[in-house]
Amino acid sequence: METKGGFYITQIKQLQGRIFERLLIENGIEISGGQGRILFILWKRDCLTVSEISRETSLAKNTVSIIVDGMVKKNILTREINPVNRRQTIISLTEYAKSLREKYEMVSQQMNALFYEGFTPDEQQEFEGYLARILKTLTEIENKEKKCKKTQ
Amino acid sequence: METKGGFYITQIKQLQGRIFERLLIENGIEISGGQGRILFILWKRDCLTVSEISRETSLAKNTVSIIVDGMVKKNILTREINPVNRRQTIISLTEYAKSLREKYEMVSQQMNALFYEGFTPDEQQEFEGYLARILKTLTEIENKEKKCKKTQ
DNA sequence: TTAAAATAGTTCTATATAGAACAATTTAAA
DNA sequence: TTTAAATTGTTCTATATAGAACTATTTTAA
Repeated sequence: METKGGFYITQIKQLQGRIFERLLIENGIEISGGQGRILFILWKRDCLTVSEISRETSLAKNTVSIIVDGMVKKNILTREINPVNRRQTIISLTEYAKSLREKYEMVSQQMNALFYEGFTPDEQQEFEGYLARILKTLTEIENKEKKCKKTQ
Repeated sequence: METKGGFYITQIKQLQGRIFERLLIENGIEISGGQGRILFILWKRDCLTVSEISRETSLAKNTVSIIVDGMVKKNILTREINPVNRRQTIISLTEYAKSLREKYEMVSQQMNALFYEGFTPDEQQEFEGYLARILKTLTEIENKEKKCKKTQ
């Protein structure tokens, strides 16, 4: 069977990212895609380590580190060493970041409406169920690979 | 309703990309994700313009231009001006690129198997149907935006 | 209790990605 | 036919992204 799920996913990610960023700018929010993903996680639960953010966003650890850099410079996040475990860096939201949340979520909803145009709620739910399954599979594969690497 | 299709898509794209690249390297194929997407299109139909590749991959035109640059340097593609319409650049596969196809597609199949682990053929088909619908919607949105911009 | 292993982050390097501005060419309109 | 508009690519700049190698800590084991 000729399938192209991966190709579709990449294309959708591309388009979606560009459209969402324009929508954000139109609404006066200067937050890029990568930054938005980190905020999305931190708005749910503040004060996470770099590794936790990496896990939740599926971004590589060093990528998170770099994006956080930029966000600290823009006064969106703060960085501090965890005194209890000094290997860890705790990333927290600034007041400014907290103030962005409501507006950002409104734009997210707009984006969502575009994304799921023509979908019934049931279809949406089913589709997201599939996505969640794939995400789980791929996450497990990557974790397994990491373990193998260590054993070598 | 709280949905997060876009977030899932981005995460899956990330993971999938990393896993696929490792798989390619393990199989001795030195082709990156972005390069693979352009090859995927050109293997189906050779000798396309930059704009056509941009349309088929959903990559921005300038992104295609840059990635093609790298691939020309690596003797994967050739670039030549279309004598009939000298604004256009025709991108073609080299013999080397053609020789990579079979192996690349084998790895793609492996990746596919991982991606769809636990999916029945019907589920796969349904899922890809959803993806195709979303891709269509987003493509239309972006094209509309481009038109609006011109009118301004 | 000290040496080895594991964990957490960062830096370095390279590619991917896109917006804005631009140059070259072709097409449409006056 | 000559000028304005549209099309096609590229360059410039900035951010996103990840692998590899590294430093600093903490944990484990001998």
